[in-house]
Amino acid sequence: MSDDVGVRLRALRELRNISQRELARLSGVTHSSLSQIEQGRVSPSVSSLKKILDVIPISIGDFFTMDIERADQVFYQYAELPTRYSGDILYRLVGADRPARALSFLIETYPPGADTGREVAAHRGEETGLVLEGEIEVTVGGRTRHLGPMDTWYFDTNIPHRFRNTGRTACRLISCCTPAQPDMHRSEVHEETPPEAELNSD
DNA sequence: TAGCTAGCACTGGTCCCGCC
DNA sequence: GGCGGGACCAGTGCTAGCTA
Repeated sequence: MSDDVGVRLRALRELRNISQRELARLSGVTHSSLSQIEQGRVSPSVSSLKKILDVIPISIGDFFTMDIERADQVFYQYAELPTRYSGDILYRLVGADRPARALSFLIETYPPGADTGREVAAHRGEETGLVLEGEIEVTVGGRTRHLGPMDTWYFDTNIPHRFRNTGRTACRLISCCTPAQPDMHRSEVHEETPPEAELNSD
């Protein structure tokens, strides 16, 4: 078990290109502890492990379930991207098998009328994106803009924001936000069967 | 319940090695 | 030689288990 924790921790740390001492400084755990954990000499306490994983950042659950062997996957075919639904909105996450990723890159599809809701939870970070097809109404803070193909946005995600398809056709867009969210970056995302609006425009 | 003991995580310091 | 990164070691503190 301790060996496994050490191997996983080292893999994550090297993935982030952080030295033991840097990770120790950021997490508040000593560098010797990190060294011993990575070598499997000790099994870290939950509190210590959490402090370390908070820096990476990754949840303890993801830490123990991540697939280290696949962590170096570079290319993803569209069809293999996992899908999630939040209401009517379809999300496909690139690099879902990389729990330690530094950002979330999503391909999103909004059927007509789809809406993230008035109160999209604001979180610290940045988001940018591009409309591929269709139109989307984007509200950031008090500003609202209708965006079409090849239009883009960029905002601090601690500002309340909302995406709404007020058009008659599905809108497909790509978005990228930091830091990476545990799953998706919009709220209430789930894997249930999609509402009829499943946009098989794929 | 209190005292003792062993085990373990954790810390601080230090050493070794490679690189510039 | 200085610096950074990783590993090692001795000591400390906490906790669980055992015994009276």
